Amino acid sequence: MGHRERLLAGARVCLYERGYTRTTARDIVAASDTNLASIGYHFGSKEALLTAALVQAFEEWGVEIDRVLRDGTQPDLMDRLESMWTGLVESFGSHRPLWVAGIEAFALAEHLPVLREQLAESYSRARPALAAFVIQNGGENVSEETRKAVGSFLLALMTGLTVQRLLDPEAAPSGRELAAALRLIIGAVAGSTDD
Amino acid sequence: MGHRERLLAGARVCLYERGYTRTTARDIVAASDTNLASIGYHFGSKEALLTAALVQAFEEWGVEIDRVLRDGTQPDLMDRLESMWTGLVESFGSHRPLWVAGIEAFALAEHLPVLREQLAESYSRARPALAAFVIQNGGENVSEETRKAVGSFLLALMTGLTVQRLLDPEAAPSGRELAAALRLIIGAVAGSTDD
DNA sequence: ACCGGGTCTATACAAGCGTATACATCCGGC
DNA sequence: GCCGGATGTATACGCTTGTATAGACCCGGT
Repeated sequence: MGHRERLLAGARVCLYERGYTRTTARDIVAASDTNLASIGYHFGSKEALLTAALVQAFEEWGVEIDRVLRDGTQPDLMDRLESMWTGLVESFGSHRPLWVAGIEAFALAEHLPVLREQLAESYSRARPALAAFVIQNGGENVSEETRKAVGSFLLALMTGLTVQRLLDPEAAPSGRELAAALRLIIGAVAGSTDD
Repeated sequence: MGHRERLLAGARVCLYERGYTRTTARDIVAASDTNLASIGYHFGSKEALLTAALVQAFEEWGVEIDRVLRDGTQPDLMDRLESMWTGLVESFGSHRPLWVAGIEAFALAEHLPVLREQLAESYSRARPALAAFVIQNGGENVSEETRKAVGSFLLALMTGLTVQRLLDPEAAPSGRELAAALRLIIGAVAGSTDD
């Protein structure tokens, strides 16, 4: 394995352990068993290396999400949603650094246009995938816009769930609780329009 | 106005313009028309000053959210939700730096326990407020747990919406679209359980 | 055998960082 | 009028940072 790969791997380790902004060039060197100069040689700058590593991490994050989504095969939509949310919570437990890195990436995006485009594109791909989760079949008459909106809705829920898990795992909702909340909201909407 | 206040104000400006991690002690001094030494004198360290400023910013963020929530007075729940989401989108447009700082705070929380507690507490206060938005009256028989879950649900939606706005304002959903998505999901749940 | 491009590495450098020091200034109490 | 604590400030220190440099090494082609 050349130093290029070793650097990328080391950078990802640092990303998970220390976060983007806290990692120094020397941290990466220590984690990858290489040397300072190889960063410049292979990537031009520490920033470029770290961004490449973050993009890699984000792709891995996408794979993880796909994995979670594939588990939801229940015929009943409500059950499917609940198991998806539960799956997310479990994934967050077992792959915490990955999710944390994802959140840090959101903040970094504001000042790193390259990264922002990457993330925006990932989100654009995620929306239809999530929408399909709800509109499984028989939804041919659903407009493209509504489809996108459903994807956005579930995506937002997912991101927000992640943040709550990050800040306070005790207070953050479980998949079951989110499902209960949705059920209550559905009931409340029905009740409200009836009155 | 003493230098203590000037430093806090300057630090907040930097927080909005440059972000937490990119701001240097000298940036704050330049933005507050003070001097390097005053940071140490009044706050002990740059980190302490910046954290204090971030906490202040987050409180302001809470005030902004309250403002948005107070606007939703429609009797119909669906209308109320839609206007709330539209309000959030508008607020994000006019107070973007504030929201961006909020997101950066999430990422920072992972490595700054003090900040994390602060944010976790803000979230804990936000949940009942948001839940009350849905369960306006007649919800006396709703369990405390479900109430919290509804708050978590709406909070997650809000956070996720913010992130999408940050990454890609074009692709991010509008309040109207979110409402449409919820309507579709409600319909789909009904259809699914019927089949 | 040797050339040459690709790769690796020890080291030096300048810039920027946060903070401590030592001194100036202010201002109310006496 | 002056003392003393609180506040403000110029400056320098030690350190860490990212990157550039200059040369060593490896290895297939000729």
